[in-house]
Amino acid sequence: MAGNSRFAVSVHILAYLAYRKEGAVSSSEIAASVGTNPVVIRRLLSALVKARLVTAQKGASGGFALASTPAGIPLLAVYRTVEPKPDHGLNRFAPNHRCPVGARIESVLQGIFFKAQAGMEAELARVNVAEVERQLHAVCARKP
Amino acid sequence: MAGNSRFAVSVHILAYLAYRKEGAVSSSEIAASVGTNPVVIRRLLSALVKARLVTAQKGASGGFALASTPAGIPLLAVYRTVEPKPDHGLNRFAPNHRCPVGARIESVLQGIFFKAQAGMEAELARVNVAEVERQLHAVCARKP
DNA sequence: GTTTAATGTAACCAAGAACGTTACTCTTAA
DNA sequence: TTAAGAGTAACGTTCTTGGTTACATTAAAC
Repeated sequence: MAGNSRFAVSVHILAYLAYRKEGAVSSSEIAASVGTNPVVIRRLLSALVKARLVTAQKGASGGFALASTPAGIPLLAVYRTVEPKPDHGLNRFAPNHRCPVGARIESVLQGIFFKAQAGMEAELARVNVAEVERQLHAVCARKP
Repeated sequence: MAGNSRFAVSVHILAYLAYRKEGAVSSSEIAASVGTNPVVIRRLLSALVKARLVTAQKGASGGFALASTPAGIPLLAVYRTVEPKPDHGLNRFAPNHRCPVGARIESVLQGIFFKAQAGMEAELARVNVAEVERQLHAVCARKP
């Protein structure tokens, strides 16, 4: 994952839209739940709309809504939409190609990072927004 | 993973120590292979020594060496040693607890992140430094 | 013993990323 | 026609990262 909160906030947004089922929800209302600025919410929603996970309605009484049922939105799609491509630090890594190790380590690391990333994404593929909603209720039951 | 290159550089270091089998290797020699400053190398090695993955020899003709066979060093141990605890952005995330979603989303996200992290770490547990060394030679064969 | 080469670490700096914020334009329901 | 809201650019602050200098400590070699 990464050092930002984009994915966490995006899942919160989608869970909130699922919770508020009916109608268009404004970025201000979502921002109040997330505890941040409406512009931050709109920035993320801009990406989620482009990825067709959410629909937007401009103008007065406009707002956002899920583009499909909660069960139709896997968290992996959310992750890939809002998270920048993970490079695992390989961008700031420029080994000496005149050294036998330095010349070849990058492609080895790429293979390792690819598998690690795939292992993580496989778990995100197993969860969708409906499951998040279900877990929210389960937490609720544990904190009566 | 994260936005830094600590894990990538650490694997490079260990691969280099495995490649240079005999004797103590100085941080300057490693830095020349990695393409960075010796202090950066020593900072990472300081953590790897504390984790008992590497041994250090102070004084003239001192340096570093693997603490065990390359096969005895899984990359997961390296990852856990040099990488700060991944929080997946949950530190900068302070939802409104007066909202039913905001009050419960954090614990749901923690569960999701834990599984995603475990999926990634499971892949890192399958690789050790000996395997990295083997793959370095395989890359060599492909680039004769 | 003295010298020399090395680790160990603190301190500082520059570059970049992340996020909040302000300030707009554009759109549309009422 | 107005008011509410999306869309987006621009900017500042804070934090992280990695490079760099500097210096104390250690130990082999002579």
